[in-house]
Amino acid sequence: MSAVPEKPTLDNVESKWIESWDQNGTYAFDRSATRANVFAVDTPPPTVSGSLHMGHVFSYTHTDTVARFWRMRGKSVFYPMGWDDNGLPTERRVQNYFGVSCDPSVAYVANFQPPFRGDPPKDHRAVPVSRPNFIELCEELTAQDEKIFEDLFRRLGLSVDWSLLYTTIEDRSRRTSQRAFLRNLARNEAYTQEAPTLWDVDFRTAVAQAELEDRDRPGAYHTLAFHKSDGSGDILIDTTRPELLAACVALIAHPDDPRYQPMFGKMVRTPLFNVEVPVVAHPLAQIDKGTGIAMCCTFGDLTDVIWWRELQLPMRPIISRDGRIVADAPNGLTDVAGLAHYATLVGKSAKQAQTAIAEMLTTSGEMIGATRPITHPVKFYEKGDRPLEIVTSRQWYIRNGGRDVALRDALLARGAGLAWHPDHMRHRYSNWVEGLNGDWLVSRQRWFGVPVPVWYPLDADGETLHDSPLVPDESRLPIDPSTDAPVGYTEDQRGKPGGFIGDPDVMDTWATSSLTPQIASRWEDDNSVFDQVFPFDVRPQGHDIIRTWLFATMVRSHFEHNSAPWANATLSGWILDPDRKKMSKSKGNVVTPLDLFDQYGSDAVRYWAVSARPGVDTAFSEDQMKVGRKLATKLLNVTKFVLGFGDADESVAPTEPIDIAMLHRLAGVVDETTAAFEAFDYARVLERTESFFWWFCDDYV
RNA sequence: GGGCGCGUAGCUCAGUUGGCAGAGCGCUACCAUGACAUGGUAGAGGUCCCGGGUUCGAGCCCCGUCGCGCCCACCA
Repeated sequence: MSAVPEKPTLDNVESKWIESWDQNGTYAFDRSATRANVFAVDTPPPTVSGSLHMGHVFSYTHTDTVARFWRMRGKSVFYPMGWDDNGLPTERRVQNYFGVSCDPSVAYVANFQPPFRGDPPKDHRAVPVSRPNFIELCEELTAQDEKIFEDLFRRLGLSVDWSLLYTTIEDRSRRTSQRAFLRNLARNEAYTQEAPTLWDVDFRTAVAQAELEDRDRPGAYHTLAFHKSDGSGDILIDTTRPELLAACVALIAHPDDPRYQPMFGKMVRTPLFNVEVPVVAHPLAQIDKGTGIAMCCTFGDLTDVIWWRELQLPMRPIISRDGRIVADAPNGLTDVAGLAHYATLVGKSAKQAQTAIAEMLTTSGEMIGATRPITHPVKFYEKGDRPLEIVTSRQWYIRNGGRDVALRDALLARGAGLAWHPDHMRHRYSNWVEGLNGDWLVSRQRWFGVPVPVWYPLDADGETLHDSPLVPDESRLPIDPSTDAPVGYTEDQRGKPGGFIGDPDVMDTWATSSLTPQIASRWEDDNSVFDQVFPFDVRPQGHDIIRTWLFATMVRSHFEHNSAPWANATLSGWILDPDRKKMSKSKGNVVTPLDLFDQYGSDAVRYWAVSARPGVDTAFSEDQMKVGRKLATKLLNVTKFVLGFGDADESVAPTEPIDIAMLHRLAGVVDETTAAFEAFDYARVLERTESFFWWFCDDYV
């Protein structure tokens, strides 16, 4: 029994096994297995924009225990890893790390050296670099980060087949992403449209409904006097955004509101700008809010968009894509004094413009009384710092049921057909799908992402023909329309009348990560793998991204394969700090996983992770890790003691009642834990096994 | 406003067709040489949030209240 250590110790056990697993291909996926004998995991690719934290350690351990279980059951386990390195988080990290910013108008510099590698001083002004240089820096930094990620996950002991590793920016992922998009386009599941969309003025990109969050912000009601055109007096409206006054296109009240019914169809003049706008009725106006009549601007909020569309109001945008008041006064503003007022606002941010216009309104006597401070929810991009504006722009959309009841019902049925663990998470999905108010906006005005793979012809006048995009053959993918030319054109026709231009946008990160099953399984690149694993057995992920990642993956699979992408979804909980608050970097209470591995050992950290029931938010507890370490030591010691009796004669059936009783009890534990693992309840498995182990040590041994 | 989860020992939590209230940590006392002191033995500690109902019997099922948390909607 050379396996019995002389002095039981946990020292070096991790490095020894990491090396052994790697050399022996212990976790290599068996390419000869049939689908029936495969267990496939759609592993979440962590975002490469910083570091892995305890939340990753926690949830990835859960999945690993399930993967190991199925491997023990004889399945060939398809357990890939991926790095989600395309997209905004990486861009932001690259800007902060190297002290640069992307400027597509700058020329490429070979062998460019960034001003800093880590921690630029606070007063450093970002150096503008070309898009290709910026992407090189993205690739350099993500490669560094990914090495650190891989080391950490290996140290944690994940039984991943590292030969299946993918990144979401690599050629194969871009090819998969573009292929899926082109097929959506060919089937009319993707379309382009010029429309008002929510817009982040700092990132200067459109954002999707799924990426919004509300934040409570201080605001103030300003009461403004509009003047009836027939000279019979004023109408007072309350607004929190007086800076949009020049963008006002109508006043709107509820059709049943007797106070304003006499005014419907009549005209009023705006304060300061003296622009004539109609008073109209619409049921979305709330009788009990403010003065009961609202000003509709293009655009202050999503209700304005609805009013503008349904009441066919004119467009008078005054907010530019960088969030400042545009230079050109809107249509209809012709009054000399009004133009003078407008000129003082040009170039100001929304906030500055609000202050300025409030002063002007006070001076003109058209603001009634003092402002009344309120706190109200304002829409933000979840990664953004300033409120979203609404600007009109051309964007790409993928249908998701937000504007189509039949499709929505089909996607609801897909969700209902999934096995959710824990089961109540299914409500998050149906709740979200039922509340969709538009299609999925997938284009982003950014750089480090998968390009929208189309070009547009230019007519004889150089106008872009958006409705007849030129698409590449799938065999050419991946392409970059900003450097590749469409078939039938040459590069020197780019931007010329009668020539072509490339679509300038990239796709949202989710538009690529929604294809992780297809990427990991080499869909269309090697369909023998795809056929072996699809639909996958399980998608493990956080419950906070049901509306994004899970739903988007469902949409793509529904369209492409007429199938759900997996049979099960497991949703992990959050790690809470001991004060029951969600752990966050800003609170400075994040513990690094490596420190804990060093202090307690990977197994002890895994023990803590597995003690939490599926889907339950769990307190971070070093005490549990101490317990785990003691348990591991005890396991070694009892093993040494038992094996010290020498080899058992396996041909002899046990006859002692105490042995038979122990084996009987063990068989019961095996049955129960098998059932628990089949239901993804690793925590029950641990509890039952540990409980048996203590009984085994205390009473049997 | 709509949806979901949670509330059990000081702490973190189990409690699986309703059947003697549990574990770990912490606390108290004792135990020192042959698997294990990273351990062992013993012990204290409970209004199972509250109110009502069903039942022979409720931590568990039903109705309601309160508290905590999350998701969505609400932006004049």
